Amino acid sequence: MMYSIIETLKKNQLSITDSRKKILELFVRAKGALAHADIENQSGTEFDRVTIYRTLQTFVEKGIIHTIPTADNSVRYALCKDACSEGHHHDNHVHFMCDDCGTTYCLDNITIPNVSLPSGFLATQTDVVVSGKCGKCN
Amino acid sequence: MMYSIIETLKKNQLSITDSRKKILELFVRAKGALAHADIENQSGTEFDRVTIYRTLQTFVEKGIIHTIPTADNSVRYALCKDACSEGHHHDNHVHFMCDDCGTTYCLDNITIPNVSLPSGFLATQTDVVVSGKCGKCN
DNA sequence: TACGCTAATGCAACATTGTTGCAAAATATT
DNA sequence: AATATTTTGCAACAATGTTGCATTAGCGTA
Repeated sequence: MMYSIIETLKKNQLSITDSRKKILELFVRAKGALAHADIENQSGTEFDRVTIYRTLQTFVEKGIIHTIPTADNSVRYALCKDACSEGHHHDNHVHFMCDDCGTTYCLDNITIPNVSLPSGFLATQTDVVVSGKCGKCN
Repeated sequence: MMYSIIETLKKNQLSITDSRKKILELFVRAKGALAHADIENQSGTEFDRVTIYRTLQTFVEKGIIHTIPTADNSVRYALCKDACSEGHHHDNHVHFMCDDCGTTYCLDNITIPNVSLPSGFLATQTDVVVSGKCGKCN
């Protein structure tokens, strides 16, 4: 399956800039999720810290990437599947964080089990974060 | 059911200090989870910021409170049930965060459903965070 | 292709959050 | 009550995130 960076940006009515191209490319290449710091390191001094913040924010708003709640409360981002559209994320998959190598995976094939809530409670979003050892480290 | 603050501290071999008593009391009284900022506000200028950080850290280590991973990646803490012992938390319950009032609940009665992982993956901890509207706001 | 308009970037300054070392104070031990 | 041990508060620092504004780059149009 192909992922066209330019196409993705155009589809979301974003102007094609160096930083957006480069940062989106990092996500396409990365197997796991990226933290802000990862991006800052991998892009060198090419972009300002502020630009990275704003780019990530824009991508999240447009549904290009989504944030991942982690057990250690660090912020991480990962590419959304095509099904995600602006303002409406469909990332109902399980996230896995390896205690050893720190890699965060989106387990796209594993859907979130249904959680029955007390009466009166209404769920709009369910996040499941599993931590442990991944395939490589086990 | 009674919760003795002094007893809890003694049981965990912690010396009884003003800050520990006061902060633990906040947790006992609070129905939901507390963020660092909540504690800082509710305790006024009584304690130093650093003391609060260190106290929370100590409580987590001793298994008196546990952290809650939230969808917005803010750090929150809540009291552990008696079953929690030092270094080993048994907080395998679902956490619920209300989008309206912001209250975070520990749904102690709802256990975490089993998640089947890809082969090679080994889970040590599973966190489930549901967000939506709670009983009061619905 | 050049022009002007709009949007994005970089910079500076600032706010918030969290960490560390060390002297002073409070707690525990005898 | 005296001493040993812990905990606290302060100061300084590091990391993370935000905002305003001038400059620059991308885009549509002629």
